[in-house]
Amino acid sequence: MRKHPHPGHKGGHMATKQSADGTVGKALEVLDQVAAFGRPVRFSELLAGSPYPKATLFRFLQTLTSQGMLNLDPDNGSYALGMRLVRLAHAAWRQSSLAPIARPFLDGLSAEMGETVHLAQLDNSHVLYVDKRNAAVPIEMFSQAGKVGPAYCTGVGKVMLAFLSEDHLARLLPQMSFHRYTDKTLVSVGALRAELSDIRRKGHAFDREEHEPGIICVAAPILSAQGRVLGALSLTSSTTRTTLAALEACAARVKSTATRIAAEAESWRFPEDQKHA
Amino acid sequence: MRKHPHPGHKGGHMATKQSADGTVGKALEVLDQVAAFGRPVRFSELLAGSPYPKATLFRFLQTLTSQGMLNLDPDNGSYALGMRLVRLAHAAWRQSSLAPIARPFLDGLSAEMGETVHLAQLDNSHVLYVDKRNAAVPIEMFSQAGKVGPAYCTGVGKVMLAFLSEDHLARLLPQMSFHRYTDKTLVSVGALRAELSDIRRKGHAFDREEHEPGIICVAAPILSAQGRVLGALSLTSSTTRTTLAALEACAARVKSTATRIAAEAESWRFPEDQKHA
DNA sequence: CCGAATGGTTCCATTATGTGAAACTTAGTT
DNA sequence: AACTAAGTTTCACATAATGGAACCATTCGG
Repeated sequence: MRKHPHPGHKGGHMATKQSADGTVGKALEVLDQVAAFGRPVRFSELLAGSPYPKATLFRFLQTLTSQGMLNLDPDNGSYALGMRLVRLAHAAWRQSSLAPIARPFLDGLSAEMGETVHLAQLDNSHVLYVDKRNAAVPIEMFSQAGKVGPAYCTGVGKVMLAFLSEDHLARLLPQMSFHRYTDKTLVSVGALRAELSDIRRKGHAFDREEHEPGIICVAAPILSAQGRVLGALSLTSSTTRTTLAALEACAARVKSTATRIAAEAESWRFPEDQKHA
Repeated sequence: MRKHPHPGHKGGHMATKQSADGTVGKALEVLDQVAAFGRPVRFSELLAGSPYPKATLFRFLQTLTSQGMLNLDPDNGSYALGMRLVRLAHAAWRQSSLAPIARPFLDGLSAEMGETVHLAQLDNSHVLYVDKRNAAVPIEMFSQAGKVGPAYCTGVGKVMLAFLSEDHLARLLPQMSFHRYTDKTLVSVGALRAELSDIRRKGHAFDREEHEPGIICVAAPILSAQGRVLGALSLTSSTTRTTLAALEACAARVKSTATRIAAEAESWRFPEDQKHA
């Protein structure tokens, strides 16, 4: 009868996301939880790491499953991310990412340079790779696109940060947790800021083995006409194959490709008198 | 104020999706709406085609945006599907689809046969292609994976339907709207059922130009140890290159590949202690 | 330059919806 | 059969979603 009105979520735990918005937010959080396991997961496993009580979590799972966002394997009652997500992501990729537009440019750049090319966009304070051309291997599918990485220690990440508004950047920085991937990784806001203003001046960024030893790249931003960051492009190689100086020589080429992608994107964003019915 | 009692279960009126479950369901429906446009879309456009009043739709969009499921372009206030979907789909693809497991098998089959190979899974009453190997042209990306198609007139679709439980099939059939894509398309439940039982007996299905003229295929089901349908595999070609009889000769090969994928999947479904990535 | 229309955002009283402790129903073990 | 762990359902209750209407902000038309 007496109720201890003490939901007390909100406080959450440590790494737990702050789920500001209501029921929908909570449900989506559950999706992330399932994703985090990286494999089909049972009710009780989720329950263990969930801030919600049994019944509530159960209802979320039920709803999400019925919606096709999750898939319940009836044999061994385990939940996995549903195919509806793949369908939606397909649409997302086509309509909202630069990838479809940029594709021919990536092909060209990769072929010309004989190196790996990445196309990335900013997803909160992380970098999300939306496409990739690998010099050697033809192509991979979802396995590659959709991958996320840190923004502060990758070429594409830093170059996008550099061209963000101070406002936006200030909002993102505190969300980052700096991890020293290599001894070259910049692990302080101060060092990062210094690097960013340098990047802004030059118009391109390097990754000097800051994320993975031996891996270096040059990256250029893809900016809208209004100067907003749409994404970034990078040419990646390894220290065994080339040097930073050699990569710098390619910077102009990367930048011009980025600019052309931006122009192409711009025209697509205002199909002007699209005049539907 | 009168209410409409009887959500029943599914009104099943027109083509409108049945949004049975509560707030979360409605919000997800909005995602579909945005996806349906195939391009960034403005508030008012969505409002026009939405059953919800202004304020409600607005709140949904706000929530979804804040959650990263949608992306609001601040320049021209238009909404597009967000990158979080791509991230989630990446995880979905890896953890829940057969694609990562099946990949080497597809490579092998495609190379050996020199034909196009599709891997599909069932998504409600539609077929969802989760991977593809094209013999000639290298490959396309999301453009292919994530695509949906009709179940009743494709090889993969029919073969999956054939091996569903009567129960499950009975639930799916009424959801289908039969469209005569070609003059070979089966457009009645009766004809389809007859075909399905034939398929079940033979263990493989043909697409006899039922979806696209000139396109034919053999498909085999990928079944779990318990006999549940996990997906399907097809070898596709055109009437200009081969015949149904010739394809039938490949059926055994397709079936054995499907079986091996199933076996591999089976072992993956109980990964024991899978350390994080 | 003003007044109306369009497009988007906020308020807030009302109630439908989501919540979660606890009871219950399997399935699995000893 | 008796116990336990995992999963499902119930139900009184309060939170959180709802939507009509008012409110801004631009653009348009005269």
